[in-house]
Amino acid sequence: MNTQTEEKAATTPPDLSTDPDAAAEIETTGDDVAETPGPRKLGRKRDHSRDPEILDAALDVLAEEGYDGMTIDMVAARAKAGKATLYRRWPSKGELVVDAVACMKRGDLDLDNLPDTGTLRGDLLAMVKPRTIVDAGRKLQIMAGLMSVLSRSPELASTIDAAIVEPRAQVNRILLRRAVERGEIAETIDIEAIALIAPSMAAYRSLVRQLPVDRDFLISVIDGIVLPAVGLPGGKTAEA
Amino acid sequence: MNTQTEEKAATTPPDLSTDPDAAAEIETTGDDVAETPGPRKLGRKRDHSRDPEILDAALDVLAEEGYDGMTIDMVAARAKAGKATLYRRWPSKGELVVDAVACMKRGDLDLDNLPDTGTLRGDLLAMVKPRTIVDAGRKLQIMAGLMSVLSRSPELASTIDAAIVEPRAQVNRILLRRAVERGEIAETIDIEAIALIAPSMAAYRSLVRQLPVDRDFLISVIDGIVLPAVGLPGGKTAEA
DNA sequence: TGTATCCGAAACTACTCAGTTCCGTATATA
DNA sequence: TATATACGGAACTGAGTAGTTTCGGATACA
Repeated sequence: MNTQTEEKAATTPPDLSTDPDAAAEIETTGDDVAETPGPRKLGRKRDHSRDPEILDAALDVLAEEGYDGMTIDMVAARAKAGKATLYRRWPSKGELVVDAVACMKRGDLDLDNLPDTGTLRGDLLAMVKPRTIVDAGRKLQIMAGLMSVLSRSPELASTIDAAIVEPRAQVNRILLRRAVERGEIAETIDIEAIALIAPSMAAYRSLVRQLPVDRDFLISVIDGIVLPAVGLPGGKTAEA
Repeated sequence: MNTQTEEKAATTPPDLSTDPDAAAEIETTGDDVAETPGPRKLGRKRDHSRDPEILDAALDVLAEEGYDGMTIDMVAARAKAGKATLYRRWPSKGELVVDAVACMKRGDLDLDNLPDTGTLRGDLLAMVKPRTIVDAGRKLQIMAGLMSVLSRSPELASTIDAAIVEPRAQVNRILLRRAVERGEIAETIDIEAIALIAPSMAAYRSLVRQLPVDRDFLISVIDGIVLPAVGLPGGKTAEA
């Protein structure tokens, strides 16, 4: 999906699930951007192992400067690469950003290895780890920088949804579904809505109010809102 | 943000609390931007009644294009004013935007005239009016366009907080406090956190997920999350 | 009615940045 | 070792925009 040609990217959003390394083996072609299926293969090959470094540099700049504030020169400088090298691999700034966001998906949150403590509260609290919090913070910063572009780029919007929004909601959905299955909470609750409480409140706190999303905040959301909303007592029961 | 009168903005954040109309009475001076206390008063006076039109045009462009996408020419064209006129009144794009956001505060949500139906649910539902929803939608659009600038401009950040974030939270705080006073909900609940549920979820839905914040959504948040979180049943009680 | 000032429109300046081209060097294939 | 190509670096092009200046015309005060 990296080095995506305009039309392909627009018409086949699922392609963004592939990672850059995959294309490396297939497209050993020439110097131009993912074109010319002709079988030439002489000379030095492009070092695709550097793609992740460049994409990560792009994410850093994106988080610090926002989409409009980010320049290709900044990304090149941070990646210690030449500007021309970036344009050999991605046809435009927009496609570089889409690729960078898409490749951010993997890295945290493996859905197959979620905590299973036996209680919903235990599971939710187990997700409040320093590493998870830091990762989420960076994602929120990146999202803030892309916010004003979202409405102008449906492709980027869906990429962000798949890379940032959906994974986190998915975790909560799974934990809630388990709680329903073990009879801990009523099966009439709106899992979809409940799963979005914590992501929503964290995003609002970070993006809009510019306040830190720390462990205490997340725990107070779990105990003060999420658990009461599904009919369970929080850490401190609040009965009159 | 670029162009943000580096020194002034950095050193005197409180100044942003003033609005242009206030300056109108005081500064009937000359042709330059709020300078020269000298007592000249000959010739045509500046028509400050047009300031709100210009600021409103700025907000429209801001909502549609975002801060970086907004140009002074766009604002001037929409306000049917000359570019020079804008620069006669505001020294820079940044200050124009700060002023526009600050002047958005008044217009909806008069805290002295809130619904009082006797129940928390009744009060909250009474706030879900088409007019309120539309106003909030525009504010969210504007916020999205300013998001990437927030971290670079503390002045703008606090202006947005005062104009958009705080008023809405304040309404919810008042309604919740009333419910506590009449004994409808426990006084141990975290009013501050509960008051932010609906704004947070609306912002997330609109800004991040690009979905409409309509009446049905707001009601489902009230009945499915806010009321259960304070220990009250929603419209449909969800007991196992 | 004269005049100082404002107005909208448009031309102009200075600058930034996306994207391109060129260069000398490094490196993988034949 | 010869060749074709990628590389980092830097100069270049072209478009767009913040902010300024200039202009003829409108307007409020004296």
